[in-house]
Amino acid sequence: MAKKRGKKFELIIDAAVKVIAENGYHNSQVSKIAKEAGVADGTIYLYFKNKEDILISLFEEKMGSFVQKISEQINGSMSVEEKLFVLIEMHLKNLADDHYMAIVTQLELRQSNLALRTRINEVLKGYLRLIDSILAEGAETSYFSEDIDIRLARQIIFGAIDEVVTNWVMKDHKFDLVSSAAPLHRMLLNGLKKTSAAE
Amino acid sequence: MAKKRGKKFELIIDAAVKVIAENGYHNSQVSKIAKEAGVADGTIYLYFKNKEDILISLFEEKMGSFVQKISEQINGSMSVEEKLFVLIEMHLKNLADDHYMAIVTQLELRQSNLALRTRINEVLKGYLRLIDSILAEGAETSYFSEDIDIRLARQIIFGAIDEVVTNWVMKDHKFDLVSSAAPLHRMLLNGLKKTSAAE
Amino acid sequence: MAKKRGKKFELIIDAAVKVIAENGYHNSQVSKIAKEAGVADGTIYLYFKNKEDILISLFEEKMGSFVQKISEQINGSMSVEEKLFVLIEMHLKNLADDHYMAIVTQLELRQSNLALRTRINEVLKGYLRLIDSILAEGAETSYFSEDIDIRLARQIIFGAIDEVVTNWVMKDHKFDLVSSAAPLHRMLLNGLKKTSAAE
Amino acid sequence: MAKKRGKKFELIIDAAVKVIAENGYHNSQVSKIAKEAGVADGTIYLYFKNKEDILISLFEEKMGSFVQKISEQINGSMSVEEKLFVLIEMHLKNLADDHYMAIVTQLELRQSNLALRTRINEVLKGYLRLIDSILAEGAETSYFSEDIDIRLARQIIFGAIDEVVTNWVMKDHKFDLVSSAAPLHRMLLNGLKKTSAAE
DNA sequence: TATGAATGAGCTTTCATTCAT
DNA sequence: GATGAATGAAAGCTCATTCAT
Repeated sequence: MAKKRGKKFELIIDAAVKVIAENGYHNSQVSKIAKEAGVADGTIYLYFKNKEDILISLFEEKMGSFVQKISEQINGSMSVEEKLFVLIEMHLKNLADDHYMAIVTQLELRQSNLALRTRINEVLKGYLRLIDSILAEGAETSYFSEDIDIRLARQIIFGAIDEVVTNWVMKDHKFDLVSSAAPLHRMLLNGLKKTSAAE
Repeated sequence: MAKKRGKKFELIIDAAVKVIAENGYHNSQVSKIAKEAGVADGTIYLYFKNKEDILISLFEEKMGSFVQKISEQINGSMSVEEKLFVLIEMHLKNLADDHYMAIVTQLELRQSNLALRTRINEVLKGYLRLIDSILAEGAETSYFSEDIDIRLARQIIFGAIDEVVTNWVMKDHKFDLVSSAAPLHRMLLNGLKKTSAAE
Repeated sequence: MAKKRGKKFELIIDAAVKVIAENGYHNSQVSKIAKEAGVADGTIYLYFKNKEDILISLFEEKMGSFVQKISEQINGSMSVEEKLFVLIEMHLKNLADDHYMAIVTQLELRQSNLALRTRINEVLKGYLRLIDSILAEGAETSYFSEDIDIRLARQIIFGAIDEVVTNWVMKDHKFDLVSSAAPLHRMLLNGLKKTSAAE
Repeated sequence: MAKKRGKKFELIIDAAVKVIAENGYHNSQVSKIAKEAGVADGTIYLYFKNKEDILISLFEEKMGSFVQKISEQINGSMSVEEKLFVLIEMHLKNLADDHYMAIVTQLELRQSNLALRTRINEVLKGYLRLIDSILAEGAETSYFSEDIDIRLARQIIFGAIDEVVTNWVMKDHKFDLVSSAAPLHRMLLNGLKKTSAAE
């Protein structure tokens, strides 16, 4: 079962994103997703093991291309500073471009149980490693201090970006998300404190 | 209804924290909470409007004292830098001291629907305003640059701390949470970048 | 228990009529009746065995005075025809004068279970016997044909009046109920058919 | 939903009549009806919107055929007198032939709330209009006096028949119901009073 | 007498999943 | 592969009644 990659596989994934974004996770019945996808309820189970598997697959599918897109944009010849900027900007841009997906990742996906969230974290790891690699390069090249705690720094970066996106979603996408990339980047790199030797 | 502040009110709140932390929100039936609290199922409804109201009340109750505790620790004569440190350390310490509550706030409370999350944010506002006031003081006293975006800075601070706590919870409280206060504080203030005029 | 005839006994009965008429039988909780009566929930059980007993008592109380009132109006010197008219008119008048009670007897009291309805019928018997006595007198005095089936005749009379009242209640007491007494009386006595020797 | 007219639809309706007649409306749980019908609880909800809808559908289903049967029996060439007799006799016969249904219509269906009873009245209208048409014909042909109050006359006829049936049901179907048709017919047409010019 | 906090049994409805066609 | 009718377990909430004060 779960013979992936049919045309219907994509159809169901996209239907799930739309239905969950519009109705909320707990009001997104399998039958509703099936109807939106234009397939029978039973058909869902030819492509997915169970309802939870739709969520996982959805996240894997979308997050996979997300990480790939960012990786492609980060050119080896860029400075660490530039790389971090591209990562932040792409992160914001990707979600700003897909309101449905933003709602799903920032709000609805977090309503799942611990088991599911553990699997989601598994998917996230690829992205977090990308951040780690930038941080490691910065440490090696002494752009960051050598004794930087990479795990903590990554949590700060990810937590900060994530919080900004969640606020944007909670505020109904009212403000322009991508324009936060620059100040976010600056504050993460230089901190909140005014530096004597100005930037 | 919701005749708050009985002895049973506290009893039920505490039982709910324990049951939800151990079983997850969606596997915490009202009857399970009632049993843990040592009251009848129906008694729950003398103190809470419905199941969701237990969650809200639980958060208001615990978060209220949380904000108060931190406020009390932040002495007017402290520097902005010190105030921020106290806030971060207290935030971490409060949750490190109550593993059950940490699980509930970082994981289970986020499984609620939009309506509930909106109310939770309402409760959070008190805490966010506390952060804002520190940031404003820093901007006024030129400890931070005057044109700092307070909203964004607050999101970075809160997002970073929150992410650190969530990681700690997801890792089963394996590492010492409070010891992250200092590096977290340093990085938020000074940023990731090595400063020429070393710290 | 059920130590009748306290001041509170009446208070509770009257509250029950009002609450049931306004909220419907199935939405008339004991606590609601208690509140309307201005007593504690538990007090109800000092005067009534259980909720059903309130209903029975209510009906006995009101129906008792109902039968008595009509009996008093029916003077021994009246003709059978006059007696029947008084009975019909009083029946209609009594209910027309107490909209709450009309709703309760015509609609809400019938929502009770078989056991309760059997007891209600017991109370009704006094009234039905009154009809029977008029019919018997009519048969004896040859005002009615001697072989009249009294049981059937009584059912027709009661059924007809009852249906008229129920229609009036269902139509929100829109038309004047008492003015139906005369045609009702005429049709019951003379039938629907036009008589050759006109009346 | 409410995808009527399946084989199961009939199955559930019939089970409901039996279960409600035997246990009373308020002791007829959906699960009990499902079990009697030999279907799963959930299946009920594929054919009926909710429990109340079973009652409505049950009445519409049975009452629909009831009105139709009587209409078919009433031949255009019959006299008004004959038509009324057929109506009364069929009314009694239909219920005498189905004790379960008689219990449900005379007792249990009346335990419903105002909203439900209003819908039941809607279904009843077809039957009441049939009575009205007979009365109107009688008035036109001067069989009845021209100034007869049709609404009132209809209430008398329906109320009388209904009361007779209810008494029969309350007395556990002890006596023969259909044999009441003739005297009922006679008394409704000629009234209770002995007519000088005998019939 | 009177109170009212506490009890806990009881029931409708939803919805993920299955499986005969 | 595709369907969708059928399943049945599961749980939040109400409310008549009790009883310690």
